Amino acid sequence: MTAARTARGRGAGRPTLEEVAARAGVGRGTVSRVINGSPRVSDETRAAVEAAVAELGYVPNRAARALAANRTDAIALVVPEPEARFFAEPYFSDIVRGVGAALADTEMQLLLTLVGGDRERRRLAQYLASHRVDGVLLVSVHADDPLPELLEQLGIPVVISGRRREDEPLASVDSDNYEGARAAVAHLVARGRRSIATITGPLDVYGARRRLDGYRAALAEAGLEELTAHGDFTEEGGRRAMAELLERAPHLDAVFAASDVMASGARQVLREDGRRIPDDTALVGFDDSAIARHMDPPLTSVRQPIEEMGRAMAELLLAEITATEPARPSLVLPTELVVRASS
Amino acid sequence: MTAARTARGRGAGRPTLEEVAARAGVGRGTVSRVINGSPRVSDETRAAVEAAVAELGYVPNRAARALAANRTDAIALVVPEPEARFFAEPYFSDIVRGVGAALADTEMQLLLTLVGGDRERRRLAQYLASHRVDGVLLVSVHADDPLPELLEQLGIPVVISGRRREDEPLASVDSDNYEGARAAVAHLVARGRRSIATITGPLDVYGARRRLDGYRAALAEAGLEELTAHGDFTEEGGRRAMAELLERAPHLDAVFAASDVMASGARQVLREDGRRIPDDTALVGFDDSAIARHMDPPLTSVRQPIEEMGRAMAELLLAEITATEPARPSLVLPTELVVRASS
DNA sequence: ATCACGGCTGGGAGCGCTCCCACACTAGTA
DNA sequence: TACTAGTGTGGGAGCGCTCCCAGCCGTGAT
Repeated sequence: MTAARTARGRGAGRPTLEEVAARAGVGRGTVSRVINGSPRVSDETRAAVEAAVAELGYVPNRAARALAANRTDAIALVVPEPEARFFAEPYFSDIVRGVGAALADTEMQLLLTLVGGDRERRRLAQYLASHRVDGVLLVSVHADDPLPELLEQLGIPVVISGRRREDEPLASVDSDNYEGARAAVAHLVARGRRSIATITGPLDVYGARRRLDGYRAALAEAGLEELTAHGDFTEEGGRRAMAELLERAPHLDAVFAASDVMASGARQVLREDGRRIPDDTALVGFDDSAIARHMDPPLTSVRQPIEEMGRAMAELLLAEITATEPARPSLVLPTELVVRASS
Repeated sequence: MTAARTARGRGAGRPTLEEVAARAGVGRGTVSRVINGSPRVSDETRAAVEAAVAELGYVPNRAARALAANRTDAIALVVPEPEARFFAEPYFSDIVRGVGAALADTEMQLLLTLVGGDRERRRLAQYLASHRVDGVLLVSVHADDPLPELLEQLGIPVVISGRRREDEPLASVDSDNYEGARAAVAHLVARGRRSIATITGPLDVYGARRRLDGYRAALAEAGLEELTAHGDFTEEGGRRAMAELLERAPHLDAVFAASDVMASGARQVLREDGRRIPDDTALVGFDDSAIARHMDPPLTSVRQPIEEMGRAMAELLLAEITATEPARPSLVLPTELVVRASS
């Protein structure tokens, strides 16, 4: 009468290592070796254990393993809440999908950690340390964020999305904002546009600055003059910047907005001004979001390989976790110009 | 020389219960009682323990707790991968945000589980059982999905998003698809439209059927005749259905699409046919997604309180986990008509 | 003064693993 | 023949908690 095993309740009736060992007629250590793929087991023993595992439907208890081995086989994806709202679409779900794909063939599980206000942010490092996750994926990190360095000091492997500056010291995955912007503007040049303006993102964000650099490089190549207005990645910001540009340079014949959302704002102002897109003014965005695809006319935009970035982040993190020597590579993934009717 | 404590490495140097007990001059059991908020501790002892906890920066080790208490303080959010791609926007991130908000003041942590193909889906129940999560949140469950019942049998609390049928046996959170559709069509009637068509979703999805029911109810109230074409929640499906409707009933003056994406497809066909929106044909969607906000003209749409649904799901699950008696309530949250220029 | 009965408390046992040491046993070397 | 080295294996110890039982003390009833 194994009452404890047959009783109702969570985890009830699940076989343990010990039971597998008894069934296979071997010791606990041997089963553990088989489960963990140690080579120091004879083929017959291995087969016997594997049969017992299959018969009993044994699955290791993660908590016990975590406690004994001092590793959790879990990584945390930390998403700062206020920013999440911004690029929730499609950024977030794509990152998650990429991370999930990279983890699919792994024992690693994904912990989602939404960080709200400053108070929670301050507790976060301790929180992560207590949960003893094996590594942390950090998205949307600000240039002055102390969190990455804090985690470093705690000895927790970290990978961040988007570099914070040129010489990012931490492992990071970024998209080629510079080249994406350059290609977009070169495309406008190739279409015969000669007065090409840009609406920038907030320039304290490294990626936004790189997009501006790319814009400038393309103009320099073509020997054209730059025309810049500052936005903040919001639709209203795009509207304001576009209005300012029309005031300053009514002759402009193309606009490169550093985000689709800003492009959408710009489009409204262009329409209100009676300008046809692309006939009078060509428009190009950045992100290749749902907005771009459904805009009227559909918006030419720079696609970032977000899902691949998520995948790469996870792979980098897994490498960092298993590695003895920290490597901290900075990966930059190529962007792709998706040409649609707006240019 | 507590070498083990001061050594580098994950989890190194973190104080244990025992150390807190020693510092506070009490026993292990007492510290555990304080940590877990047991009332059977005197005020002085409690204060002493809390001081020791603060001084040492003690945080309980989750793995040890999970092993000893046979609960993980974690719930899993299970997202079927193929479907995820569909309603990734904005559904997924909003659900996550809501769930995160509900869990913020809790010790519960959120495990994200992406399920890919059928093979992985089959392993999922065992997987979840082995991870010994305290509960499972299931989004996008098909009517014939065996997973919910499987989890039930394993004694794992489950909450699903969206009922699979009228008398959903499991705990569920749904939005009021019927009333949302009814309100949208009533709005068109109030605007003086008399020939109102609908583009339905796939009718094996309960929510899509309810939207059709709501459409019919509103028409019946107004004494109007129905005009139905079937879609599949895709843009192309919306286009096809719209073309079919124009063929069958060129005189129609309004269309209620059961999703924004289908409305976007319909809009293209209406434009190609030379019809102005809303002058000739009013258009209403469902979901209030980014597409609706950025459509030209902006699309009137039915907003589902997705974030609140996520929050409600988490709260229901927490209740189910702590409850002794299973309750399995079906919660239906109200929708809201967001009127924009398209109607 | 004696007993019963609560409120607090300490600490043993044990959760299911991994780690590692010790021990067989085999085969090769002197 | 003895000794070494290598392979495979069993099982003790211990990870850091929770659970629970026994024991302490003080109080009020007998």
